[in-house]
Amino acid sequence: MPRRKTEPAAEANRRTEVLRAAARLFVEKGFEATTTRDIAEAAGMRSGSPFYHFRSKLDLLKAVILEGLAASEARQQAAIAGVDDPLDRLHRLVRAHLGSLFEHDTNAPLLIGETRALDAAARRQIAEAFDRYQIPWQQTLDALVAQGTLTSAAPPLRLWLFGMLNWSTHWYRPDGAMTLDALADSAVAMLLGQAPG
Amino acid sequence: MPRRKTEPAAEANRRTEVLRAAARLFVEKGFEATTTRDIAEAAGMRSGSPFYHFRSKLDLLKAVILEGLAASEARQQAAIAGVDDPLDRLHRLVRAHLGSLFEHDTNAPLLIGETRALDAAARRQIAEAFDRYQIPWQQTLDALVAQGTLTSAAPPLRLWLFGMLNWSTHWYRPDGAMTLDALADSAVAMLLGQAPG
DNA sequence: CCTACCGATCGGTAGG
DNA sequence: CCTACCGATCGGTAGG
Repeated sequence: MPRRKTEPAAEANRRTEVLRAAARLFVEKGFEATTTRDIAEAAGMRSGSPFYHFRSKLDLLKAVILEGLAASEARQQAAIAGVDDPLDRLHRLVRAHLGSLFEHDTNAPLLIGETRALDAAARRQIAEAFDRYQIPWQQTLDALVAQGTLTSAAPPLRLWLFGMLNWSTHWYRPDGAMTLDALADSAVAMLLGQAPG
Repeated sequence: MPRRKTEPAAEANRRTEVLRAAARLFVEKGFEATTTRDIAEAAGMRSGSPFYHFRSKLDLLKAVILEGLAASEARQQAAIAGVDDPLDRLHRLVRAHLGSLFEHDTNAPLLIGETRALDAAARRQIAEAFDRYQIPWQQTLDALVAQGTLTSAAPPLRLWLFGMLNWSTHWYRPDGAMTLDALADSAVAMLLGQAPG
């Protein structure tokens, strides 16, 4: 077997570095305002090198979103594994989602707005991935209706929840007085209507 | 008194046309992806002409957001004038906000994400305007606590509400089965926790 | 993954 | 508000 110039593992690492740099910059400055040169520099490469790993800037955006979302799904599954109580599950789903938003490893939800730039096929693929991500949410909301904690779990409820959490990136500061746990508590209280008792 | 080449009223109209074209394009394609040439064309002008009305593309963005927000405030005031019942007021505030989002005349909230591009002074000015816009919301939420309809109206509650409404631009389609009135009803039900009775 | 480079486009301006 | 234009930057590529 012929030796390769670069080890496959090392090559994968470099790809991941480009991906992570792109994710951070897309979130900070937006997709259009980020240049492929910014990304190359942040990954410690020359300006043309990102194109060795990704066909185009759009391909890079698509990968950032889909792979970020896959990481969020993994975090979500780990958070609810073996948890049966619906209210407990809801709380863990909310906390896991806020973790994905603010704990930096996976920030796919922050980039939903940037999918504008992608073609219809890529947008559809991303929309489907987000739908799958929300399946456990809908199941949990349905369970809360079944036990009488909520009156209705029609689909808009899930979307209201998803939206209020995602929008928190515009006002919540992780380094402020409110912890992520407290933020999750607040969000759940909002959903339950803070009914006395 | 010397005659002017162009009437002041006509000149103001042209400025408004540029502003409206820019607002629509910024929302559709995003600030960075919209070129000043796109805006000029949409306003029926040559490529350099928008700069007769606005110093720079950034100035145009700032004006779109601040003037759009002023229009939203006017709509809000008209919606709640003379309405005292807190729940009725809340419902009208929500409906007015959804109207500003989807009924196309004023779309400032959609552009919050684009303020990244502006300098700190402009961002602060816009943030203050959004704070003022939400004052009636906080007052109404406090009144709902006073009458026992809500348990707490700590500031995050207002921000959750603002966020869930704004995020609806990512999923709600005005031409679908759900009317804007039904959407407002759903949002209010979400806030109140759909408590039975 | 780097060097060297290209064609296209962009925000903005001078002068009328 | 138009004409004509500029300097800078950008995504992407050939060839190694």
